Amino acid sequence: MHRMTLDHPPECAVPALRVQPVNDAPLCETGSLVLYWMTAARRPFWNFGLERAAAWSAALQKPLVILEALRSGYPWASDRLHRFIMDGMAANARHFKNTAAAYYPYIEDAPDAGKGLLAALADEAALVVTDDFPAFFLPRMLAAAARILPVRLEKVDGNGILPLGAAQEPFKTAYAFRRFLQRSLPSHLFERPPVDSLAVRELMAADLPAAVTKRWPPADPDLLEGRRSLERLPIDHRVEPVAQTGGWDEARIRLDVFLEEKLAVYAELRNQPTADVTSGLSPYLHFGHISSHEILHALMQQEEWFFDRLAGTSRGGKEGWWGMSAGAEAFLDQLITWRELGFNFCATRKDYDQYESLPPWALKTLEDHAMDPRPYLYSPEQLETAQTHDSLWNAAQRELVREGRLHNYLRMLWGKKILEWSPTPREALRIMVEFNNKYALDGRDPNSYSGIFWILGRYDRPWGPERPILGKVRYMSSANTLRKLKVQEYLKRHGNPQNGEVGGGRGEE
DNA sequence: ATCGGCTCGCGCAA
DNA sequence: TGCGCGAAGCCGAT
Repeated sequence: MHRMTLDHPPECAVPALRVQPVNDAPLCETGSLVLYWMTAARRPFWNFGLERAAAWSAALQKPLVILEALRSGYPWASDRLHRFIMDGMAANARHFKNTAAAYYPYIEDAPDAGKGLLAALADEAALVVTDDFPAFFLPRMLAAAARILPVRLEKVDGNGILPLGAAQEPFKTAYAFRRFLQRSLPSHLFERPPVDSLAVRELMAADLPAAVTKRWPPADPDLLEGRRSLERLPIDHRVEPVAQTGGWDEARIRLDVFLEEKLAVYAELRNQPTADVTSGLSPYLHFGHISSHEILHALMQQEEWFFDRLAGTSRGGKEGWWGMSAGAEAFLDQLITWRELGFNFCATRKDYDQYESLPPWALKTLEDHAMDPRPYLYSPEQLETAQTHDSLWNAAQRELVREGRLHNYLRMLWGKKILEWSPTPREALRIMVEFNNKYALDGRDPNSYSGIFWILGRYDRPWGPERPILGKVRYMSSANTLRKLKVQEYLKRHGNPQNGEVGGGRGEE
């Protein structure tokens, strides 16, 4: 018989540093299944959480059930976000159908209708494995689950290449984090999840518990596949779906296209807003439709990279550490340094979304300029509907509202202007968070907060000369951006025909 | 076109 | 104790 006092299942590829028990409840010997509650890593491949659950399933000889639920009551729930997540669920359903595991997609179709589902499944389970994600409502949801579940609940960190547990403190600059990575990352570089955790083991065939599915019916495939409209769901229907499709399969296509067609010119052209050489993977990373491990692995293969290419000495520099092409190094600085810097902050600071989390110099200088007159003041409605005097800013806002994304470089300018045009820095922060989380597919992510708080000084340094409103916080101007970037095509694409804002290179200041 | 100054905090060499 | 340096800046001088 199997020993139920095990802390870790045998034959499991998940490093101990990535696993944490969330409650004190024991394994339940009489449980009839192992439950993987998929919340952040919504994918069948390269998934540490799934690996852990599958290892338990094999060790305990109990079938594996995968619950992927989508609530309707979370902040900013909309057709846009639901559609993208459900695309991913449809792709997962198609994949898991051919495996021993039982996939349980659930869409909450009325407020709080899903309440009790997790607990009901956990009642049948020997233990529950779930994903660790350090931002948005997920930490709170997990803490609530920990209080009510009668069996062992484990969270598994499959977020990045560096385990969240590897650093206990936040970093003040990307430079400092890069130095840390260059010391610490080599030992984690090859601690990868299996590509397919279900295919590498013999698992018992699983069925969904009928009593549970009777009360909480699995999602209608027509709804997941987009053949049925979302109009009856209690979510915001005014934020419409975008043209792109979510899911691990779509993510993989984008990765292939990026590596094949864009990487070579990425370093040179990524700041040009219409060059279209970025990966576009950020929403897929956000919802866990693709793993950084898969991306890094593909990049290593493409670059024919070996471990001994790593530079032994590097002092936090952006280039030259990996020993890859310029495009690959620039991309890895985004994927690993910047992305994981944000995860580190959220994981180590509970107040990651609070104004007070800004560095002291930024708080002070913004306070010093709190009473400065604001030459331009716009209401949230004027900003949301892109009704400002600045046509470049309006174009960026329209791209966000219509397409659910905001170009990397322009999003900095976008935020700096919101700071200038708002009555207080706190109000500017509120507006940025609201618009970003409401409209951006990749919003509500640790990196959303990195990007937004960077506007206000996080990870940055003071810059002279001291200016009105921003004080010593780095200033950016639309006029200079117009000079530096080729924005003609961008303005044409996102201009407002009714204002004659088409093809014009105007943008005041 | 390029350069320095603006300004703070930190790691590291001395 | 001093020095170098930092997500993409800005501006004026040369």
